Amino acid sequence: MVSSGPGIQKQPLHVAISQKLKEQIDLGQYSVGEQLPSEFNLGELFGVSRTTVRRAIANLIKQGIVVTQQGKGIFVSGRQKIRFSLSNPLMHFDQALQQQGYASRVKSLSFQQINASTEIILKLQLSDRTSQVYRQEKIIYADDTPIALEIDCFPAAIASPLAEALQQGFTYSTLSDNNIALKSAKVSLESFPATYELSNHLAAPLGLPILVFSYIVYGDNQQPVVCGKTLSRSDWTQYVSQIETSEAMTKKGLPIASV
Amino acid sequence: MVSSGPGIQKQPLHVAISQKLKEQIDLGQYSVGEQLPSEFNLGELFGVSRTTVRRAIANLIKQGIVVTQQGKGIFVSGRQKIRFSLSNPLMHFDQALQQQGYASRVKSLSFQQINASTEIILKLQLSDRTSQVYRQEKIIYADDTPIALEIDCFPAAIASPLAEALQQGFTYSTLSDNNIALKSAKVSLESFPATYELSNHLAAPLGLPILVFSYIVYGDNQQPVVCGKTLSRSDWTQYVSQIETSEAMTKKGLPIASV
DNA sequence: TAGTGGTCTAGACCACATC
DNA sequence: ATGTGGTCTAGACCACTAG
Repeated sequence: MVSSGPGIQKQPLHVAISQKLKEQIDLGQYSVGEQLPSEFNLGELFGVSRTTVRRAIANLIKQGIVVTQQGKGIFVSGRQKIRFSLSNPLMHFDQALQQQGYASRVKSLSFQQINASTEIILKLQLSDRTSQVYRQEKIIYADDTPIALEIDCFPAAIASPLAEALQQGFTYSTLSDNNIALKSAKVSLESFPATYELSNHLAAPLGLPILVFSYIVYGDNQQPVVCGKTLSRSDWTQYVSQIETSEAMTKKGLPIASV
Repeated sequence: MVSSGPGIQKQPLHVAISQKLKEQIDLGQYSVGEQLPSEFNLGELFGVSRTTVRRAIANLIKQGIVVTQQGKGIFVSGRQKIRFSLSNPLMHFDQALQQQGYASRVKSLSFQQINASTEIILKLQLSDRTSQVYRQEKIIYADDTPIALEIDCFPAAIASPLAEALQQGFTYSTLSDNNIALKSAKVSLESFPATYELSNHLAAPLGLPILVFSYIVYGDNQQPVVCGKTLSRSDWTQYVSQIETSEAMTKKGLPIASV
């Protein structure tokens, strides 16, 4: 049997079991890659039902501590987060992955010309007459593991001549390599739980926190060249930045724009 | 009874029910603040067990679409995210909240002098002899709703004379107001599912995606004045930034430091 | 075929809110 | 006292993996 222990604040059984298992893993009683007892056996070990064991395991999965494989078992997952920079230079995912020792590649899910929504028209500053844009969805891999889904929209003038390259490579690098300047960007970072569809794309559990990096990137003359977002597994990714404050601004504050 | 529908990819029942409920809410069949049928009644409506209804509701809760209150019911939750800027000026939470129409305040959970861990010594660049630091935990409220937990560590020389003010006000504003310059910062953003303890502090469901804003802030002469992190509810908060790329840097890339 | 995780059910008991 | 959500149980059936 398992209890929440003396002096500890009252907490659900499945939380106590999560912590117990986490401790055992941290102490090395189960090492990286090793298989844990089956859900049924864990239930016997802790004296709880399989349902409760499953809730405990779900907690650990969402923390990235273990992974499950249907038909095989539960395994300890050792992993470090991949860091992406928000400072200069603008987010080159492939560079960041390479620097940190991962093989990187993309798989294009779709690439097609569509009618721009009003939101896209606004973001890309399109005139109404040229409201055709290219929309792309692709998966970003690090060492054969899908870590992010990227969704981009390009003005037709940008994407049309680069259709081939954009489907095979990373967005920013492809644009840079084809002499399209990336001067500035408005970006935002937020998080939401993985939907069912996204959890399939990223081989992630439903509800896993997903980091959303949204951006509008501007080229010469403040002209938007791409807008979109990168949805990445929060257990694999982290964004870092260096901030310099200018004296004048710190006093009065600035309006905060949306992206 | 409920089915996943024709032509739709096979998906669990509770996901289908989540979507069904979300559609009904989006269509206005349940408006903001309105109470949904009870779990038991929803089970009858959809022809599924209460357990399955609960999983469906859990999905909606983590998306911030509904909130539950024990003993009362399930309610539709309309809400917009609060935006915080990563650009200049350095993240003044209180300014951002005020600008966006929220009443802001903090509640100090703890404020005490402790021995710095090696990690803190490194981050605050302390000499071994002066390894005493002040550690503070406080909750940040927007309109009486707890939206973030902030954990800070200060060098003793900084925090000692400001003990009172730091416990009552926002960190950055308190430092600024007391003539401590904030020149630059190394920051990172990541996300993880709410632990049980954190879910209590923030009145959030277990596993809700939490945004983690970590920082080391430097004053004059690159001297660290505070390090810590702000753990905020992802359904309430969003970070935005403006990036300017310098031509020289975009070509070669820069090493990516951790924080 | 046997063992594993994935989904779902029916029902119990509890804590909390309301009348 | 009643109705609500929160937790837990015992057991069923399925899909996947492996020998």
